[in-house]
Amino acid sequence: MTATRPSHPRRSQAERSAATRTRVLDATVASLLEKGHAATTLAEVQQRAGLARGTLLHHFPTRAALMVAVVEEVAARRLGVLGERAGAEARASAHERTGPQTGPQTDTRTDPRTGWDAAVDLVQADLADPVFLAVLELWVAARTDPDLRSVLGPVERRVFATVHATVAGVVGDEDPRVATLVQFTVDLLTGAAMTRLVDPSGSAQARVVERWRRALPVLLGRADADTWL
Amino acid sequence: MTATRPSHPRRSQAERSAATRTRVLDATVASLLEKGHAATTLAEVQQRAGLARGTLLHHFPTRAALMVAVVEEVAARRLGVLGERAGAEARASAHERTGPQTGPQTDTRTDPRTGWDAAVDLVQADLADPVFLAVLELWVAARTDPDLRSVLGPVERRVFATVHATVAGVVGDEDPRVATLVQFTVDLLTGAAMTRLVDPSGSAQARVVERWRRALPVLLGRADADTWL
DNA sequence: CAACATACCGTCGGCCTGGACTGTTTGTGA
DNA sequence: TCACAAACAGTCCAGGCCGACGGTATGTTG
Repeated sequence: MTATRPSHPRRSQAERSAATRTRVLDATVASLLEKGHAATTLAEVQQRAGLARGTLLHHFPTRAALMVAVVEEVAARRLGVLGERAGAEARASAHERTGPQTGPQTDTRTDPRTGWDAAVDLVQADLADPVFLAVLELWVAARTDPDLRSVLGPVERRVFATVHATVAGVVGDEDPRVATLVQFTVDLLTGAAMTRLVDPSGSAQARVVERWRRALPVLLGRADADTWL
Repeated sequence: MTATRPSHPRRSQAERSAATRTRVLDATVASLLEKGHAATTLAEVQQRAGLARGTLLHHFPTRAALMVAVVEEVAARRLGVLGERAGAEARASAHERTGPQTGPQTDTRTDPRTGWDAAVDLVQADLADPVFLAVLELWVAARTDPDLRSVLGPVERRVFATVHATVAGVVGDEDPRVATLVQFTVDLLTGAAMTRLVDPSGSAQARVVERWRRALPVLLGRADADTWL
């Protein structure tokens, strides 16, 4: 049988289906970013994905189903990227500074580079990613949309838990203060990220993050309260 | 002429106009809270305000104009309440604890009550107010709505500046670390407030705020890093 | 090869939205 | 007292949205 003819790369149904599915989800996230949740209509998504209307509703029978799928997809991506970055960080710290791969802005002259620096980078990288804005759209929409709400609650709780566990793994969790400090860091950077909605330049945001990075050792008792500013 | 007949409390045009205007704005904020920005239609607002359709469009010729007015109105209210609370706090601290008026949850047994406790209360009261959720709707909507964006940017910058100045006034601004710590507090509590979108109970939120309250003295050098948790 | 299942496509109707329009009542100035 | 302005009210229309439906092409199974 001429099943696997290389000249004609006829994909199987499963492959085709998965491909268009991801195309739809990518298009939806992009629309969420550019147009927001309310303006992310089926027509908009269909046009971006380059599909026909019926195709869209074949994969996702309703708009709500599409949004639910986006929530799960985005959460999975975020956690995947997070784990990837954490793994890279773990390998880098295992090699104990073989080379300045990540290269933060300024050479940290006092301390080589604590696990907390990596932790802050980890959280900040997640929140600075444009996809966070898409997540924000979904959060706010979920507040008044029961369908979204019912699925977004559990998903985001899992995300939070995984983020905490991952970050705690980077800094080491023997200290009882770690959990609270991770929470501080996540909340503080989240709040700072909100500033981007009002001030898109993000200059104030960067300054706050940098100062928080220097304040953390004080709360751990590794630095004096007079030195962090 | 029967102009000022007390039995018929006929309000002047200016009074009537102002009254319906605030009714419309109140109804819009309420709808923003319950239904969100996208579902806050003219019909919804009209129905809540108990007015005819034409009346609404007489005061606010377009939906965008209505939202702009809401942005300014809500900002003014927030700042008004903030100043009021700050004034009450200043008077209370001037009387130097004549009575436990505000009465926070637990008796702060170590320290009587620092200015920072009041500052945290001030920020937290603002963010815990339901109207913050309405503001959040407008923030997120403004990200993809140029009309809203152009007016919300300057307004919120003014709000930020006023909040910082007010809070700094409560704690005293001789210490150079005050500005940064106020920023930390605002951002941290803002991020914690975001958690309510996912976990409406807000239990985690309260815990974080309480711990931040105890962490602040450490960053000011007034407490040891081992004592705050 | 035949029959079926599934991916893909285009069109239609019902619904709701925002804004324009005309008409009515009430206050104010000449 | 009269004339004008402004608050208030009801109706209409174009446009966009979602979801249902019937139809076609492609892959899979017996």
